[in-house]
Amino acid sequence: MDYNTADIESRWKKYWEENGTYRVSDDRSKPKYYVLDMFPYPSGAGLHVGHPLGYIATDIFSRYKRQSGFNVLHPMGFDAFGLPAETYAIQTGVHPAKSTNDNIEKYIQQLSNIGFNYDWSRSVKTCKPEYYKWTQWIFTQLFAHYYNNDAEKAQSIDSLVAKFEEGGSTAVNAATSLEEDFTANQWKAYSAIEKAEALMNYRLAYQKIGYVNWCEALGTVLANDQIKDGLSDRGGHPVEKRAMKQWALRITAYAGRLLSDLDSVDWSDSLKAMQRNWIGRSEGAQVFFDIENNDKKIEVFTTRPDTIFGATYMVLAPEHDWVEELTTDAQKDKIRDYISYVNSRSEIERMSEVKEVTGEFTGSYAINPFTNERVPIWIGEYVLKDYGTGAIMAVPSDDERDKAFATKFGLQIIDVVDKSDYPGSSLKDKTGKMINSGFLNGIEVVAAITAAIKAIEAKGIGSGKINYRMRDTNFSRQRYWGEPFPIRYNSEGIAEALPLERLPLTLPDTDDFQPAVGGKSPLARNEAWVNEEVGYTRETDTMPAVAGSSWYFLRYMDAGNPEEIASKENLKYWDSVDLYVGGTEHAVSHLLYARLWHKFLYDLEIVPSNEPFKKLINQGMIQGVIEFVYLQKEKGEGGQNIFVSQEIAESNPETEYAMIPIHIDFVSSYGSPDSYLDLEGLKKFTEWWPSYKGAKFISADAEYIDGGQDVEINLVTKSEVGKMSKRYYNVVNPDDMVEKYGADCFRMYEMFLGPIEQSKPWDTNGIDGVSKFLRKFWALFYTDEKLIVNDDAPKPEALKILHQTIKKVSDDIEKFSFNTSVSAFMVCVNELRSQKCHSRSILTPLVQTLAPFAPFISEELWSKLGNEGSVHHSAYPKFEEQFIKEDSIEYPISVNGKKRDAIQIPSDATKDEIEKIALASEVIQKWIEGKDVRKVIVVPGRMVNIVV
RNA sequence: GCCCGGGUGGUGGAAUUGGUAGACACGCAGGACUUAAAAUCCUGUGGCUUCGCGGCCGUGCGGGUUCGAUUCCCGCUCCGGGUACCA
Repeated sequence: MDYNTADIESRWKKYWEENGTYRVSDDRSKPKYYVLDMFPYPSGAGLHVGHPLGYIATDIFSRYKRQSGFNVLHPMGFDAFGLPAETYAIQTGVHPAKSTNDNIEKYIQQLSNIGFNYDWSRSVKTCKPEYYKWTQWIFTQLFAHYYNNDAEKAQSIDSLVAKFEEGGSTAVNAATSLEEDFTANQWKAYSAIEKAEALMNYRLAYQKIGYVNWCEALGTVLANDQIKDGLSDRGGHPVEKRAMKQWALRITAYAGRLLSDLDSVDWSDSLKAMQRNWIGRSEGAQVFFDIENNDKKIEVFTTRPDTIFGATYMVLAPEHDWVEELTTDAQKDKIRDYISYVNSRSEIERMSEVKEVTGEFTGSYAINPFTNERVPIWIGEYVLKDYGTGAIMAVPSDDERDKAFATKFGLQIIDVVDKSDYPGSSLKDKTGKMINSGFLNGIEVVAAITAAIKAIEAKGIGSGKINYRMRDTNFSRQRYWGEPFPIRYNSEGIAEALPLERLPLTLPDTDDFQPAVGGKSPLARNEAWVNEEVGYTRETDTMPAVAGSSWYFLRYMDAGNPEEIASKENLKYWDSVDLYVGGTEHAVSHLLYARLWHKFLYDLEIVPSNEPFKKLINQGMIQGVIEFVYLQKEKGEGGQNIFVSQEIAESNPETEYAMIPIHIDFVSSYGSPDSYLDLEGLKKFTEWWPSYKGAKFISADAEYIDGGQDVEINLVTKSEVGKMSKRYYNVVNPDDMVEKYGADCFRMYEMFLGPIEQSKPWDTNGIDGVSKFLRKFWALFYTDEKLIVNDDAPKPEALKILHQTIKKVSDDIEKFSFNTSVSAFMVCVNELRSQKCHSRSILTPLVQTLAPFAPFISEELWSKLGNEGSVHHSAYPKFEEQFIKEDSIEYPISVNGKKRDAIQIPSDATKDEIEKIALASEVIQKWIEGKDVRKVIVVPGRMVNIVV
């Protein structure tokens, strides 16, 4: 029988489907294991070979766990709401629901070709009303809760109202955006609208008017993490600041827990670092500065309260609320000019020209509480409205930016830290002794910080404070293709959440997807939908894509449940994700939101665990190779296109060239520095791109005119590593790989490429090695159509290599090191071939061991060995001890660190015995003859070193 | 600037975390089979040196600890990722 991959794959795919082989039961008698992939956004382009990398790894892992006796949940779903489908709808008129569904079908097809063991009956699509019903419900719960800082958890708004009635806003220590406190009596006197507004400052999902990142081209607002270098992450459109009323999530309430609980999860250091960085905790103090001739006090945050004696001026952000009030008549014009200058600058300009110092004096003064000196109040771009309090005390002697500012505007500088004891330390280092600082003089910086905070608290002008960089995130999008907010406004304009029985609030069907100008969602134009409920109007914004992906992993636990997110029993049994695999591009937004939602649901006692993902592995990206040819910009006679070899283009810097990406299939040894187009390649190229017919190609030693006489020519192309994308003609489709080499080969090759975590360009060149391996493996069972497996007793050498392989592979799987396990299989098969071993008792466990990696060939051979059904027994229990122990081990023997020989020592020998055998052996005697043995170092199982 | 990674043959990458560096694979070279090619199989393949046995050098660079360092420590350097007027 031949090794025919297409035949084997189609039969076994059918078998799995008919027998529900990968159906997952909620069988609570078995230990559970939850393996999760980050679900994809189903784009129209389909999968390329980079996408399945992580999926293959999790598939191997979950098959391994299942074979080892675990009840494994390994689901797949689709992140189906999002901008691309809507953009596509605007361009083509195809409803996003339709294009999304078509894409999903295509994805499922492609995924099942690779032989994944997903239980599709548990699949989720975030755009389905049955799913987003619960996304909306969680939102209503966020709306109905606030964060109690004392209890360190979310509590109901009703309980908050009770506290207000008792003691006003000061009776509660909560995460809030409330600016002015109120008493119980004031609360009671509030109108319904005033109460609603006050409560809005506490809700975990709340509305606020704030500066948002508006992208006119996309017709929506963007979160900070959707903006790169002042341009939208998607599409690269300009983004401007705009004041709008938007929904937001009070993620800052959870900042402390999101930070400290990172210690309890098994994620990579770099990923944790990215989250820590994003949360951005800094310790310091808040201090209030009196303003001359004004009752207000300017609040600042500083990490260096010790330097307060050197605070010689203050700076407010240009957008600070008090700028107008603090500006004196004499300065009015200048301040107005400055603010209009700031507003005229785009985000990109503000970010790229950070070195330029700008600012303006308001004319007002504050009082330094320690020196009692008048300090001028300035405004300046370098102070950000969104960080800290939007105002700083400037200490030009100890902060580089303050120093640059003070130097430019001639402001006073007082040295407060003597760093002479710490040569080479920078201003940022918290080192040195305090000087010119009254009671702090002579104290080291670190101690001075504590002392200063104490003094500040004693004076009643501030307190120690922890500040976070992270902001509350904007949660509104003015788009069609997202979850509608389950919110309605009553006749007074007060927002109310829809109760569960009114959910899901479904998207109206429409063919109008045009983004609105002026910040209104397309839904707002649908008046029938907006006013459907008598006496109410509906919220017309929709949620961002991150909403649906913040809790999808819970839905897999009980995907069809119409009554709850998932049943209590299932939530308890499946608990949380044991292993999560996905790319770093979600390091911040998705993973932070998912943790936030999970912690919130934990507070509500809906989920039993505090963190959603116990272990997380970031798979690297598989990149593409981009091949360029150089097209001379100046055309030849009669408009002839002229292409030149790379070395010609590079040695003629005065000539201008365009770099044309070219289909990688035409290029010989693509991806290497000396990739080239030969004559055949050039012909294919002009055929495929007819507008270059008749072009002239010039290499270092030859010229060829398309359509003319054949000449031997190698036109060197330029290779780069970059994205796999249609526009670079370098997309490698997994379907093609599966068709050509088989799914097993494709799977094993992707694993063989290198560590999962590493990014690397796709290179098909090595795939033959894996293909050969699989054929060799097959050849252990079949020669010339004949099954050659025998029932001979296994030889000890065969047992040894088998059990070494089982041990190596299972250790490697646990370590998520699949490239080395593939190698181990290769070693094993090579060894069994040279031993001519066809023993059933060796091959049976070997098939079981290979099954997670190459399920199709394993299923086929498993049944050919006479077994029923799918591979199900475990080959993974550790047999190796009983076989390997009986053997002797070859010990290398070194003298003074130099390897001299090797001898056989029984593997169960003790350290002393090893030493005796080594010293007594003849081969070693000749090296140590006549010398004193000073020391013998024995590493059991490894080596012996003799020092003479 | 700051925070994470990383630097090993022609290439992708191993090395049980201090114990024979280069497993496995690609590529390359030689050979077998073949009329020939493909496929397959065998042999070799870090560098220098030697007819050969062997010897010397070798994990980005410079030092250190150790009987022994790709691994640990100190100082550089280059590459990749993240992030930034963050007070």
